Amino acid sequence: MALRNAVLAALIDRESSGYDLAKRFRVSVANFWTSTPQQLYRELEKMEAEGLLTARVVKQEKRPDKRIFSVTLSGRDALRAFTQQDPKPTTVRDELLVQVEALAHADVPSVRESIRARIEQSRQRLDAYEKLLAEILGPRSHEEFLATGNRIGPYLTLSRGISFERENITWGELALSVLARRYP
Amino acid sequence: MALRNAVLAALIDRESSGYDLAKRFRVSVANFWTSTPQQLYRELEKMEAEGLLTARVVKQEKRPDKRIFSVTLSGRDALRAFTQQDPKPTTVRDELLVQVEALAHADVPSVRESIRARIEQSRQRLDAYEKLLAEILGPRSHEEFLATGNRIGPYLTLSRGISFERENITWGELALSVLARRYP
DNA sequence: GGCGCCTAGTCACTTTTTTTACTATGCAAC
DNA sequence: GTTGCATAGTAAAAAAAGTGACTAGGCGCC
Repeated sequence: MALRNAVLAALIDRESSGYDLAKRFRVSVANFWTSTPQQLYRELEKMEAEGLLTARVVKQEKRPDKRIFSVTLSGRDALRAFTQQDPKPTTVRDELLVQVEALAHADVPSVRESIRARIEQSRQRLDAYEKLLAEILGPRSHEEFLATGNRIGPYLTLSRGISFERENITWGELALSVLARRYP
Repeated sequence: MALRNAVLAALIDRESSGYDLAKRFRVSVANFWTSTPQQLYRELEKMEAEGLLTARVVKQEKRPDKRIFSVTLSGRDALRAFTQQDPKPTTVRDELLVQVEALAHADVPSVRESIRARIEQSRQRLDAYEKLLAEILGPRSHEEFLATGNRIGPYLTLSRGISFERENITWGELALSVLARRYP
C-alpha cells in the first residue's frame, strides 16, 4: 500500500512501461524508494485493477510489445490524498553500516573492501543524479530555476539524493582512513 | 535473515532484554536498521533456538521479569561470517520524499507541515546521536579517540547518523524556503 | 481515584518483500 | 554459431515485516 504512492509519483508526469519504470526506480527513484521489478509488475497490475492506472498496449516490431501505464483521475486523487497524510518515518536498511558497527568482531579486510565498493557506487549515483539535475535545470541557474522552474519536486528530491551520496563518499573516506590507521 | 545481523551487532557488546533492544533500535540502531519490537521478539526467539543467543531470566520485584539475551560463540562466528559477505545495497524508504516528488500534484500546506515535522524529528535525533557520541568519546578529542579508542565501529556509524540528520535539516530548510517562495 | 505512560512482553493476522525460475526476441561481439 | 546482454515481461512460493489487540503491575500527577 506504500509502494503504490511511489509508483503514482513516478508515473504522474511521465507514463512508462513496467520495464521502464523498473529502470527508473533503479537509477533515480531509489533515492527515496527501493523496489524490485517483480514488485513493480505486481503493483502495476493491482493498481490497474483498482482503476488508479490505465494501460495501453504498444506494439513493437523488433521487441516484445509493451504496456504503457498512466495515472487516471482516480489515481491523481489517491496521490493527492496521500500527500495529505502524515508520512511514516524514514526506514533505512544498510548492511554495510551493520558490518561497520560490528567492526571489532569483523573480518576487517572484507569490510574495508565493502567500504571501497560503496564509495564507488556512491560516485556513480552522484554522477547520475547530477546529470538528471542538470537536465531539470536546463540553461538556468539554481536561483532562476527556484524562482520560475516547474519541476520543483524532482529538483528537491534529487538535491537530497545528491547530498546523501556526497555524505556517503565523505564518510567512506573517513572510515577508510580510520581503518588504515587502526588496522594497518 | 538480515535483521539477525543487526541484532548480533547490537548485542555483541552489550547484552539486553528484548524490550531494551527495541528501545536501542528506536533511538540509535534506527540509524542503519529499522525494526519493530514484534519483529525483534520473534527474531530473538528464533536466534535463541538456533543457538546464536542465550537467554537468562532476571527476576524483578517491581517489574515483570525479563529475559536478557547475549551472543554465543556460534553467534560470534555468524557475525564474523556476515562481515565477510558483500553487503546488499542500502534500501531507503522515505514517504516524505515521495510526497515532495509529487509536489506539483500535492496538498502543499500538508507537505509543508510534514517537512517541518521532519526537521524537528531530525533535530531530536541529531541531539541524541551527539550525546551518544560524546559518551563514546569521553574526555578525548576526536583525534585522540581515533588513535586509541576502542569503539571505532559505533563511532563511525554514529558519525554517519549525525551527518545524515544534519543533511535532513539543511534539506528541510531549503525545501521550506522554496515552498515559501513558490507557494506563498 | 482515575488517566495515562513505562516496563516487559505475547498472540494472531495480514501485508509486503524477496527469491527463484521461467518465456521470448534481437543485437553485437568474438 | 554461441555467449552474453538488453528488452519485456509472468508465476509461485517462501520469508520477512508490519498491524492491532491483549496482559499486568507500578508510578506519578492532578
